[in-house]
Amino acid sequence: MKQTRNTTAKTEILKLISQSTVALSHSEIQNNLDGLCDRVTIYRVLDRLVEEDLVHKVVNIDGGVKYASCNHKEAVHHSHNHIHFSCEECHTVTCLEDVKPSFELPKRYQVKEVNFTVSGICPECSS
Amino acid sequence: MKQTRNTTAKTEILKLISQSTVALSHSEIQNNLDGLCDRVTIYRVLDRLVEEDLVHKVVNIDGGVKYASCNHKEAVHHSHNHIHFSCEECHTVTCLEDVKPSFELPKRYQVKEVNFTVSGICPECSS
DNA sequence: TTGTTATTGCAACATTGTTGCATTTTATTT
DNA sequence: AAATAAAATGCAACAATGTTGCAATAACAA
Repeated sequence: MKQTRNTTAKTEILKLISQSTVALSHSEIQNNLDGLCDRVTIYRVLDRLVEEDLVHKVVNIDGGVKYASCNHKEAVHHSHNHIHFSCEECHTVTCLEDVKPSFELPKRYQVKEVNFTVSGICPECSS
Repeated sequence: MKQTRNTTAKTEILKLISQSTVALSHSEIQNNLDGLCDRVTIYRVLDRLVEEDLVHKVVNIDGGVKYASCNHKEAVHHSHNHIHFSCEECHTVTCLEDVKPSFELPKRYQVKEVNFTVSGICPECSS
């Protein structure tokens, strides 16, 4: 496997994502970093973080891509089989790690990844 | 409510999507139409078809947006609460209308839409 | 400290989606 | 059948998002 190195860009981006309660988009990350590194670098760092399983990629119903930290609850290789909630009001995407959907596919389908996004109004916005 | 009219563009696009066994992207539709209408028109027709509930929008794990026909099994207003399978080999997206996922959100969340995409290897490609 | 190579920055490009506006087309009304 | 209102289209221009090649830089193992 290819070596990977720790750089300020990677560290800062991972910190940002980890400290956020909601999933962040590329542009949100870029704004937060305030010129620390190039736009392209952010794309590449995000790819690496996903590759290394430190972060997961969430695709919104409108097609927007966001990134959220992985809370490794499972021991070795955690599954990303959980729900993301996307608020139509404030446009935040939240990981609901504890809600596990159940479903049953015809067995000829080999499942490798799961992406379950529910959209509507989040608790913050519905009050 | 705003009136809606039948045009060749709309008819052809809906026919394309209906006759396809897999979900189609904007560019795939554009290629198939072979210059029948403008790129922008396709976007607008697709929006209308989704609006009118004749077609549904599927967002892939890689962020790509595709469109699939709605098979109105339910009487009045069918739910789009079903699974889409995205094959990593042939990049086709298939609607598995019959597979209904079950899940339970904290009740403060108001659900309006659901998008459940599973990716892996489809039966065609795994043989 | 040095050498290898992963990582970055920059520039250029590709893809996807949106908006404004003048023109055309649909379908209703006269 | 002609007139009409507004829905739909085409075009041009723009915005956002993502990708690639390549030379320069930085991380880290020896």
